Amino acid sequence: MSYGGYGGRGGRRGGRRGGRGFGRDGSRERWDRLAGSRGRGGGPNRPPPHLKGREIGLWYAKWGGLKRKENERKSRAVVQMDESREQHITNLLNTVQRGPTCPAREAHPSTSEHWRSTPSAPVREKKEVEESYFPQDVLKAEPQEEREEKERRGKDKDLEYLFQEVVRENALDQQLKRDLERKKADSKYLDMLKFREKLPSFGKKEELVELIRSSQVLVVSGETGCGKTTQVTQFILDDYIERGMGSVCRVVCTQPRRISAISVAERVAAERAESVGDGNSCGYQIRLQSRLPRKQGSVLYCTTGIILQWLRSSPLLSTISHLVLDEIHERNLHSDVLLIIVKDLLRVRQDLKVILMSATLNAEKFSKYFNNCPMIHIPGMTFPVQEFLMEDVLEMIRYRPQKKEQRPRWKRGFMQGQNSRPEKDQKEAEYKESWPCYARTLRDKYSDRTIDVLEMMDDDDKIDLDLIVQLIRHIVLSQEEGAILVFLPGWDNISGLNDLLMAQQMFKSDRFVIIPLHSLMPTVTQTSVFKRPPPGVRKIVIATNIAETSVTLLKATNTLIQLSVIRCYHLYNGLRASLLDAYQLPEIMRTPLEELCLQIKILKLGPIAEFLRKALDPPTEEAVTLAITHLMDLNALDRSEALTPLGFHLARLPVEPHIGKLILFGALLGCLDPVLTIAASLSFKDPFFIPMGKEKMADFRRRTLSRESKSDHLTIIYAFTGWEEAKRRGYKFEREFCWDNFLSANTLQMLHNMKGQFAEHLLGAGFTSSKNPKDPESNTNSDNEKLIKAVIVAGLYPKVAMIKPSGSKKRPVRVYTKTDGKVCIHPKSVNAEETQFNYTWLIYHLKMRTSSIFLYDCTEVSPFSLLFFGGDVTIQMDQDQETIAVDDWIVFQSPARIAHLVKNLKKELDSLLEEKIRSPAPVDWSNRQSKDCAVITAIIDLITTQERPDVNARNTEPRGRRQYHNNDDGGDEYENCCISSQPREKLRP
DNA sequence: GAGCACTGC
Repeated sequence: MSYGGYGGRGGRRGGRRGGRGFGRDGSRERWDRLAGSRGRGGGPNRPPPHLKGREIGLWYAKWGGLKRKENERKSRAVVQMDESREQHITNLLNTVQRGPTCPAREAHPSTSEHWRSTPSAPVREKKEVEESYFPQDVLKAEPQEEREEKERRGKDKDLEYLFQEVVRENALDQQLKRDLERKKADSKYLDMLKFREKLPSFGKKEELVELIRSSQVLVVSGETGCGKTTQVTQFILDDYIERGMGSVCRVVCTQPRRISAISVAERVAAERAESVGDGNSCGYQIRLQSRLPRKQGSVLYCTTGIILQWLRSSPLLSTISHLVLDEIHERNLHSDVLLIIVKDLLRVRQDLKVILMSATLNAEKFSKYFNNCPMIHIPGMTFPVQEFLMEDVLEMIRYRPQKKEQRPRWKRGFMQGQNSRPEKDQKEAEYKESWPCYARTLRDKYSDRTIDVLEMMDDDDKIDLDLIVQLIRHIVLSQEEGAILVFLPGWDNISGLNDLLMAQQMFKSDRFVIIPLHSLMPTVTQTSVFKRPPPGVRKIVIATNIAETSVTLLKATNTLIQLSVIRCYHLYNGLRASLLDAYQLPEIMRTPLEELCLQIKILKLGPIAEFLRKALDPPTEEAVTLAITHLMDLNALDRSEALTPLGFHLARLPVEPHIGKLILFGALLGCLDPVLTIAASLSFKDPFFIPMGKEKMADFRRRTLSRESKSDHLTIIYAFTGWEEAKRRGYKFEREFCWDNFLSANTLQMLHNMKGQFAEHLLGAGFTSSKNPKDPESNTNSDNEKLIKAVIVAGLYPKVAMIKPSGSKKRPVRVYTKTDGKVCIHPKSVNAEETQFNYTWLIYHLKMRTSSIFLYDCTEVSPFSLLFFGGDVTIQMDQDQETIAVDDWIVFQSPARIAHLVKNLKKELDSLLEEKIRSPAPVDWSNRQSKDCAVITAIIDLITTQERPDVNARNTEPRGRRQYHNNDDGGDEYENCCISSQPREKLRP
């Protein structure tokens, strides 16, 4: 086979002679050819004479479109296969299609149709999808389902606290009471009590307990530091114990972050003079990590996600007496979802007490949501903060911005229109309207000069780093001591300010430590940020909001030290401040909803749209419809919105659906370990640093690491395996490898842990037979990079972009997607500067709009991988050209004979994969006679051996690729491919 | 040729 892809190896595309890449010559050649054919056909190549002005422009635009189309048609890649393959696949299809192995096919002639419309797999699951939200008989007896689940997962550590028989025991009640009494004489407990008594919440103890007793739902508001998180749970527990009913008290308190669940639990345990967990009165549980308290008469702190997980096994949370939802003002996705569920749950579980804890500002909103339930406010301990606005800063330092080259006004307006969204424009209009009035109010307090500068600076949306330097100088010269923390929105601002400061003699001296802080910079892991500098040395931290949480921690640890007043300088004016949203838009309104929709289905919470409409701030109908459609396209939901077998598994994996699909296909196609590396990286972050001032070097190292794979995803695999290898050799080598390649060992370790979690899920679901990602059984094909790329297509499709030649020498390629038109490959990608691709299609995961639309990660993929692992395949004629297309958009030239062969083989693959997902089992690679193995092997063969556009293009033999087995790549291509899918033990050593 | 940051099962 051969491809006429640009930059490929020769090929069948007519008219192509010599030269590689998208050279200018090549494009002129095509242009001439087109012009020629037009001439012969008598078609117009000049606009008709009667057209005028604008019409001529339109005519050219239309003509340009036709020309481009024709160009595209002619340069389509060719899908072919050599005779021996063709014969082999024909035979194979004849065998398998006649064989009795797949009864499903008789009933459903079209496999892809079948794949979509079959009822959901585990029958148990489907049965209940349409059932009512909460079964009617729940109060009478524990549902059968729940009991079964309990038995099945009895040993599951995640559900240990949840599934607990709760019966009131007199003896236990008395014992708990005695224990508490005894504690009140314990000196450690008393010391802690002294501290607790100073907390504002402590003064409200009686009132709180009374309100909780008398109402089903209560909103507790108060700022950080008032002690509500640590005290309220204890008040509830101690009240029960003192009233002699401790055995029925089980308080669960949710936290938005893992770290806070642990630290709060530790704090509470310490206040009770106990250790955390160990069957004591207070414990915690987060994903895959817990220290559980005793079963009765206890408090458990957990992440919100844990409760959502529990709801799958116990929809009523029947063993929980008090549910405390903390920090709900943050409006996290999980807490908003839990609010909807809890609101419905309260109707069924009238014995359940719910306490909602929020910051003061929007407490009322939550009360309203819960039918105006009672509220209680706890006054806070606040730090004295002196705030300054931009006008104060300008007045203070008498700043005058340097004259800058002004972009013409029309150009600015034009650019704004390109990049901003309507709601933003509206805000801006609102601001402009209020400005004159605001400016007038300033006249009394500020000089004319300040007001002028204020207006002038506001016109420019760029951040004025000079102003910040001036302000820092001012602070340094006028204030005795104290660290300075500067928050800036982006990498380039941080880098820029750092450069500006370092350019000044004053800041170069050892009286200053300047620490730039950004998640992409290696400084993040350094402790210098938290260390107190030596006396006389001033610390200046320039950070993104990465430091916000850390600041909270710093504040918390410094409460005992006599702090001088914290000063805060806002570099925006008072009008802007008043228009800023007090709280950010709730996550549920700004985030893709696919994953949430799957959760709703697996929790059986009814029709998706109906459920989400009940939210405190519901997402838009469009967002919901979009997510549902997307899930249907992914075959995760069927047309009636029920979970398909695939959807069922995707819902259980702790990643978004595309990544979940990637993971499943990695397992099914025997390349688990590398695919899990990609999955972990895409769902967390890639492990690459970009140190300041070494951007070019970092790019270079990444490209070296990519080994010409034209793939960011494979680059991550190479980085990861390189790290593993180095780590095996010892700490020194690990450090060296990370340093040389600008890698974060912390991130790599996290990816490693995540891979373990994914592997456990796969084992639990039955797709693999080991929880070790490197299990040889699941990695028979892990050395096959082409197959890995195909698996990436299977996971990420339809996120596909097309590569086209641009005709320009500076940027020889352009990239387009179906919905956005022209997009850019992000400069961090190894493909950013690539000019010679083997194929004309890219698969990507993250696409974001910043200054343009960027593809942040991408992999070059071959036609066969798109045909077998992309969308629906159609065969059609395009004028005189026989084509095969994926979802009508990705079109290749292919003789009808071959196209039908491919389409039929894909059908077989679909039915096979569907079967595998319906009843998960590790693929038996040792039985080559089986239909499964034969079909998959044939496809792997096509992907591996029939798509090699340029053997010489890859002259670097990847290192570390032999970690699974040591097969020698000798012999003829076809044999070679069969070897790659053989079981391990049959391979030559 | 550019990059706000997180959180969770």
